[in-house]
Amino acid sequence: MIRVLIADDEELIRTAVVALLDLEDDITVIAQADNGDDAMALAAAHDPDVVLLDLEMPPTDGIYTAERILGAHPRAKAVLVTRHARPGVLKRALASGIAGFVPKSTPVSALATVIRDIAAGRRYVDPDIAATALAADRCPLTPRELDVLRMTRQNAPIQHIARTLHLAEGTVRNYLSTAMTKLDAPSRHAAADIAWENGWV
Amino acid sequence: MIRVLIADDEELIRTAVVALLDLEDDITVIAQADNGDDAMALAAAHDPDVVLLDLEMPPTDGIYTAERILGAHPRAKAVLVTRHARPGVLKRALASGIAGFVPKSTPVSALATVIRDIAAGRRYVDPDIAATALAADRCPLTPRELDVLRMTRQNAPIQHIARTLHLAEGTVRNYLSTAMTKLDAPSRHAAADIAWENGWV
DNA sequence: AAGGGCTCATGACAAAAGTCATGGCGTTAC
DNA sequence: GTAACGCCATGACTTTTGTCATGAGCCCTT
Repeated sequence: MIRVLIADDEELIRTAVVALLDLEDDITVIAQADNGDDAMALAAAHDPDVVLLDLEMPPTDGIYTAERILGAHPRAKAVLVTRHARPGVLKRALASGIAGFVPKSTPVSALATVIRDIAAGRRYVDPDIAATALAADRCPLTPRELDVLRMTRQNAPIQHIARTLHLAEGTVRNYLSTAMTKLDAPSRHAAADIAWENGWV
Repeated sequence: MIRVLIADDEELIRTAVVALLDLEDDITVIAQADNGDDAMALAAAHDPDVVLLDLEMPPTDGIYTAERILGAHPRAKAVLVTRHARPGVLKRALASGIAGFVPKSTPVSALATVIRDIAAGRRYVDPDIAATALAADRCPLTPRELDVLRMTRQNAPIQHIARTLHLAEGTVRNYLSTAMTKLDAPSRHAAADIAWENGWV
């Protein structure tokens, strides 16, 4: 029997998936959570074979949660479920030792199959996501450029970014400018959006 | 028997909900779609009692789809399912004759109950969403201010906004400025975000 | 009919964002 | 060992954004 832990902040999807997975003879959902912190605690308490995590989950995201759980329970396998498949995120996820990566556009029936594969020690990455990730150019931005884009996404004015990163305002403007050029974006906000789409920030 | 049509672009959630609703004795899912256009066509073909629509659905949103379906099938009832409950959206939805409004944080079991209520001619609005909507101040922005904020959300530069709306650039800046003041936002992007959060754009 | 209040619209001015040329510093390549 | 390269950092300059004062037109109230 494959013992599964599910964490997803949307009740509707989580309860539905739990109910359907429980119908499978060889899969049992032993615990569920609606946030990453509870998921970690429940993993410690129940020692699941497979943890199914939503990538977009407040307050800590799915990759971070997975890293923590896998660190404490090396025997467990992690599967990430995501709405938007951002290429860069897949790389970060696989680097963290995550065994499976599926989009929410997967039917539940396929999900059960994936869970069985993962439990058997195999890995599974949705073909579409894999293709996108491979086709995607790797990040052309420097660490500093990523820093300023990350803050730009929260609508921070340049003055604030400069103070936080201990830089001159001109320097911040310069990083934004080079990032905008590299990404062919007409404004820093557009550049930040592009970087996010690609999973670079 | 309550005949239900479901439209949601996320396979995972849609197939799961379909499977679970079908387990109910008095509910049957007669058709499903992953976009608004197909949903309209299927509604015409199957004449459902209740249509369950995701609010966030490309290319046309759930409210628009619901309006079209209700226009063609006045006997049908519509239920909107949403991830983020933006107050203003609820008002628009109810004005369009939508009978139910539930967040994705609803368990599937509750969803079946809501569908029965709706089919019986009652209305249902999630209490949390209703409370937020009632507490929310009504939109302080003028139509023109909404126009420029809407375009700002797509990262359009002021020049482009001005040309599209046939206004002088100074006028556009002025609308943005008043909107920023009203919403107490430090930049037009922040203002646009606030307006979106509230469902005003 | 007059006045108050609102939205729409504009241009002049101030502030922020974006561009450019430049130089230091550490790695790698020859 | 030094030349070439990429990243970090800056200040001076240009362009875009945001603010302010102002006025025309409309609808409602008085």
